[in-house]
Amino acid sequence: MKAHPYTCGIDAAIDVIDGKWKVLILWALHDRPHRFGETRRNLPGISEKVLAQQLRELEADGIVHREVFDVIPPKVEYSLTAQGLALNAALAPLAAWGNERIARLVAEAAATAAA
Amino acid sequence: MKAHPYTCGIDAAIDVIDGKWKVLILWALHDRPHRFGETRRNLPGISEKVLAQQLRELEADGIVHREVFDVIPPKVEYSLTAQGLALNAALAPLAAWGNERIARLVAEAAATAAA
DNA sequence: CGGTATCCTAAGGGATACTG
DNA sequence: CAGTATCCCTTAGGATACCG
Repeated sequence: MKAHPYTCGIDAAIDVIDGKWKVLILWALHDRPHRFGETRRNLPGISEKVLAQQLRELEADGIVHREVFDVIPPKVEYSLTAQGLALNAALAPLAAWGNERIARLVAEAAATAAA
Repeated sequence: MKAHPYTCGIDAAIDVIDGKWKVLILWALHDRPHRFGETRRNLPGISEKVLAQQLRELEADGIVHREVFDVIPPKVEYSLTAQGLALNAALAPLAAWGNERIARLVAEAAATAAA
């Protein structure tokens, strides 16, 4: 998190979702709590170090809730806070725009291949 | 731009707005065409190199239109394409979320100061 | 005015190994 | 299982200087 004084809302939002995997983590957690290893498996390519790092940052920013169960073997669950859910919802239009873009790119590629 | 196969729409969208200044550039251009130097002045802290770079990328991604006027002294205008305008609109909810977040942070800081 | 061309560094992440 | 601890490397972006 930056030292605060943001120039605008977008700045503040980007600051929170800045990190290669953060929005994917948000999406991975959006429906129910998930355990660490479970989440890791849902994000092919991410390392343990980085997942832990990004989860801590999201937690510090109030986006993710971390719940530790004192059992053996260890169990930790991550879930979205109300703010996290709201953030996820705010990302929906952007996702929709991205999907349209993908469709456009695919269509263009098909047109090029046909030519 | 990545090699395409995106995992989801968010990925594709982030790919486009990835770059420290891109959303700010989008915002700076949203109402009317702007010239290079004008835009630079509207983005305190950005260097000429980086502004040019990010503008080229946005242009390659079909977000920004670049129009060169063959006059002396040189004149170039940058504006948003239809896609760029749509992208900007898609960012609105995220900006709103960010503004709420800023308000929350400010309120918390005030509460802390009062204590 | 509207850019390139260089050079450089800070830091975000990847790979791997180890631990309570 | 759920993490730390290291080490390393790429790369985005800043500073500066020059060009058509």
